[in-house]
Amino acid sequence: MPGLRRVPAFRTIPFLKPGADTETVVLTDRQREALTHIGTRVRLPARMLIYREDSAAQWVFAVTEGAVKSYRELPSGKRSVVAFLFARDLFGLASNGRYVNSTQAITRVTLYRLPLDALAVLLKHDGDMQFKFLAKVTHELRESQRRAILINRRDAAGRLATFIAWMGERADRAVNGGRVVQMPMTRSDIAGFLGLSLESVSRAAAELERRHLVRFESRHLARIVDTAGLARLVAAL
Amino acid sequence: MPGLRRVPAFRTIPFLKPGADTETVVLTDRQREALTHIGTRVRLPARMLIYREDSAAQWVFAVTEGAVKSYRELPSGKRSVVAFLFARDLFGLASNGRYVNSTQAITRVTLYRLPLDALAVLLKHDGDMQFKFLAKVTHELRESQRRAILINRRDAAGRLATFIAWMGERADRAVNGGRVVQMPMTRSDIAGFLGLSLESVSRAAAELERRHLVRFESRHLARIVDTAGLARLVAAL
DNA sequence: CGATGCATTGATATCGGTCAAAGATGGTGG
DNA sequence: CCACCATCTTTGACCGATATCAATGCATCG
Repeated sequence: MPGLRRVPAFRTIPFLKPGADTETVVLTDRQREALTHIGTRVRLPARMLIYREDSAAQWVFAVTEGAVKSYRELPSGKRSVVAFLFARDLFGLASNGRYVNSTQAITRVTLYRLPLDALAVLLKHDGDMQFKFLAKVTHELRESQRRAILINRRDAAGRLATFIAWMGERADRAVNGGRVVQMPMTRSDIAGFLGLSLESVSRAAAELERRHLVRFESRHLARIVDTAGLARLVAAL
Repeated sequence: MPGLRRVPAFRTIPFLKPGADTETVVLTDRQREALTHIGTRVRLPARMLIYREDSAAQWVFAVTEGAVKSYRELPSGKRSVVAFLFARDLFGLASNGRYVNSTQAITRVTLYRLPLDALAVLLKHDGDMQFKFLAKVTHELRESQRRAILINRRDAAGRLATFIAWMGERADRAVNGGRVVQMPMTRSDIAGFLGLSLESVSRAAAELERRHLVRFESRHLARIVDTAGLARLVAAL
């Protein structure tokens, strides 16, 4: 059954915690199979809008490959980025049947799309799987809180350092022990995520390079030069 | 069975949404009864520490009466307030068996204390109640995201205005249609919640008074003078 | 090889943090 | 009942960090 492995496990987001708190939520084969039956694989090109804030929430998505951003448009026209989503992340948070945020593909992505109603039935039926969903959402709540704390009280360089460290943790460790960090999103996206202006992000990046903590080999590829130094900056709340 | 009504319903937190999104999660009588059996009522005086960050998580709490703050101590010695909790709110978020935040009673409080293990058993057994917990946590995740957005990009007065509006929504509407807002926490707590210094909170309060949007009748009691004007300021992201 | 979006760099103004001191408030004990 | 004390709050002065405005530089894709 080659299709089964296409249903991703739901990994919770490690954030500033190397390994210890990875808490991968792994589904049983039966559960994967059940999800395979109700879901569909979808491939989308970069920049594709996946759904818009306030539109009717029909599906929940799981990222198989690529990167997605979840954001809100503010009245001022600015975009506040709520989350970046990568392989194994779930998204499609809704309230009263409407999506809370808009989501857009950053790179070309492969998603697994689950009809909300069928999923609800499945969860009612399978208490164990529901418990895994609960664990997943609970973990994201923790992360959201933690992020809120970290973002607020920091200088720009500290925020960016934290962000890069976070991206480094998420990245495939395969490559160079996590010292090479892919950053598919734009500076503007990062700014929206960190609550800074894009100019500040740019300046912060320059500062991290000047201090020999990180090297930006290209727009979307950073290399962590001084792991300890970066960790120190991140820890210095 | 007089004891039954002492188990609170789990109300999700309305935030900037007057009524529409109240989404009160109501338990059935059977479910209340089940919770009554495993839980204990606890009364605590103001300022009592309920549990400390990183301590072993044994219980989940539901607020019956009073106000609680959930916060984290930062290495710098500052306190970042993650949430204020009032009647019908749940708290006790844990990770790997340890509490994520510290919590402290702001006023004298009455809590309902549920042993985590017994609760887990109950949830596995009662898929419907588990679903209600899932809904609750999901809602809090939304709120946390929304807060993160609002906090980041705002001037001090705008943040405080948003906070007051939020407190006004939570408050018992009984009193004066929500125009009188109880704020049991200190300025310092508010500062920690909004990511400002306590001086800035004080100045922001003065500004809101100067603009005739709010009157502070005492430290812990605000009256919304110009509802429309305040709403405008809140909406002006 | 433009052209368009994205990124960097610079100059300036503003807002909030910090330090400092004085002013309120509420609780306690004499 | 009042005086005192600890804690919380307000107000002021100053400084620094970041947003904003503006211009230039750099790629990526027709």
